[in-house]
This record gives sequence, C-alpha cells and structure tokens, in this order.
Amino acid sequence: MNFNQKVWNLCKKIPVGRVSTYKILAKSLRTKAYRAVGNALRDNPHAPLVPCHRIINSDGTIGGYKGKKNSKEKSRLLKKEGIKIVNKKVDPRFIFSFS
DNA sequence: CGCTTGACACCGT
DNA sequence: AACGGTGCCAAGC
Repeated sequence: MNFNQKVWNLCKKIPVGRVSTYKILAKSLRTKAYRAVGNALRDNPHAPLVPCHRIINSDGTIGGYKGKKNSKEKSRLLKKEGIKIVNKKVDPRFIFSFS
C-alpha cells in the first residue's frame, strides 16, 4: 500500500455530509506529512471513488481543488452535500475525525 | 543521491 | 485579523 493509497482509502471512509482536514488524515496515518497528503490528492485517479473535495484545511478554509488554489466548485459541492460554509470557512461542526 | 516543489500547518510580527 | 517566514513529508527531476 502506497502512501497515496492510504490517503485515498481514508477519504473514502469520510461519511457523506461531513468533511475532514489534511491534518486529521495525516494523524490517522500516524504521520506528519500534511503536505504529502495534499500532494497525494493533487492527482485524484479515482474521481468519484475518492471524494477529495471533502478534504479542507485545518483552519476550515477550502484550500485547493483540481490543482487550483481556489475553486468555487469545491465549496459549492460541499454546500450541495449539506455542509454549511461561512466566511469561506466550513462550519467546524461538520468536520469529521476518524475516531 | 540531492535539490525543488506542493490541494498544508504553525508561530511570530 | 492579515501576512510572511519556517517546518513538515513524500514525489519528481
């Protein structure tokens, strides 16, 4: 299992209507490679399989998507999933953590 | 084998 | 509160 595979695997485990952060993902992997996590999602080979748009920054900001630092699509998708976004930041109550 | 880059995080100013 | 510099880890060249 590659690092990227682990990352994608965790992404798949995120329930619908919830989001997670790069930090949480890295923590779940028992590593501090926050950036490597994002790097892994940069190329999302399994678009629908891995909902990478549910991964946001630890401070609640959307971060990037599809290789772009800012993609309104991402925030829009999240809102469509039922997640509330305020001030370009995801409401912390929607953040999901792996146990 | 070593340097640079990147969908980040943290701390100081 | 906003900006910038520094640290982190994995991949690519």
